[in-house]
Amino acid sequence: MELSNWRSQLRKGFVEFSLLRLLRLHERLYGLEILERLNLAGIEIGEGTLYPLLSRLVRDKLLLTQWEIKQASGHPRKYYKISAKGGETLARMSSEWESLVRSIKDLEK
Amino acid sequence: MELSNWRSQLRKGFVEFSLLRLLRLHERLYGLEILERLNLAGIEIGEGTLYPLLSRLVRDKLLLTQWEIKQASGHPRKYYKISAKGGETLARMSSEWESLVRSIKDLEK
DNA sequence: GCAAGATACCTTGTATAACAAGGCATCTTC
DNA sequence: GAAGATGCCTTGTTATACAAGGTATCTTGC
Repeated sequence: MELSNWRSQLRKGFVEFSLLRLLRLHERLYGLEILERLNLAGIEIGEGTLYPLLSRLVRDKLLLTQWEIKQASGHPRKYYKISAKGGETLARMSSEWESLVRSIKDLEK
Repeated sequence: MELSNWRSQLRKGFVEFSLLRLLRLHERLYGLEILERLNLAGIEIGEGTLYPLLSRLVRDKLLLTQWEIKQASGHPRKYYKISAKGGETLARMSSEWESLVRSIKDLEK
């Protein structure tokens, strides 16, 4: 379906926004945990989308990371946390987002 | 500002969606008229964004066109109109859009 | 102790839309 | 007939979503 391409385009930027919002709501989360929570909210992305995004956000200092090598059980995990700068960016994104949602309604005028 | 890049990404797909919605609300519109109406709704795009988008939508048969060579006054205009296929696509896009808006709220659960 | 599977993170390559900048054609005004 | 307004279009760049595939660590069963 052609719509799948449009869908993928629509999600550019949106996925980043969602991720920041999610991390604002939690003290810290690790990769696959983030994936699961986004999927639960209906934002179905894969690891190939998530990890490059996380890396970029860390590079841009919107997120902070922390390795947890010695798990009680299981593979080591890399935890992510939103930074102060990330919080500010998120606030600006939120207002842009609200603006888009409003625009869709304003078309009808 | 770094946000401007994010903003441009966020708008991918969104601009297309807005344009189809706008054309569903009007019998027919020409290029610069579309531009003006989108801008009024707060969707600020330029011609370099609009015309390639219009061409693509025509190519994909979501829009129909009609040249109006002999204006009462002024430059000839190319009018755009949403097709039946465009209407169906828009309906599916609308439900995807609602889903995204809902997802943002569902993150808080 | 070691093979199989689960968990977790990461990289590479591709496709595509938004955008800036610039160009061209037609019509009006003076 | 020059200047400006109106209108449409093209080219080149950049950045992100995504699929597919890869690597490392830990647990379980035998």
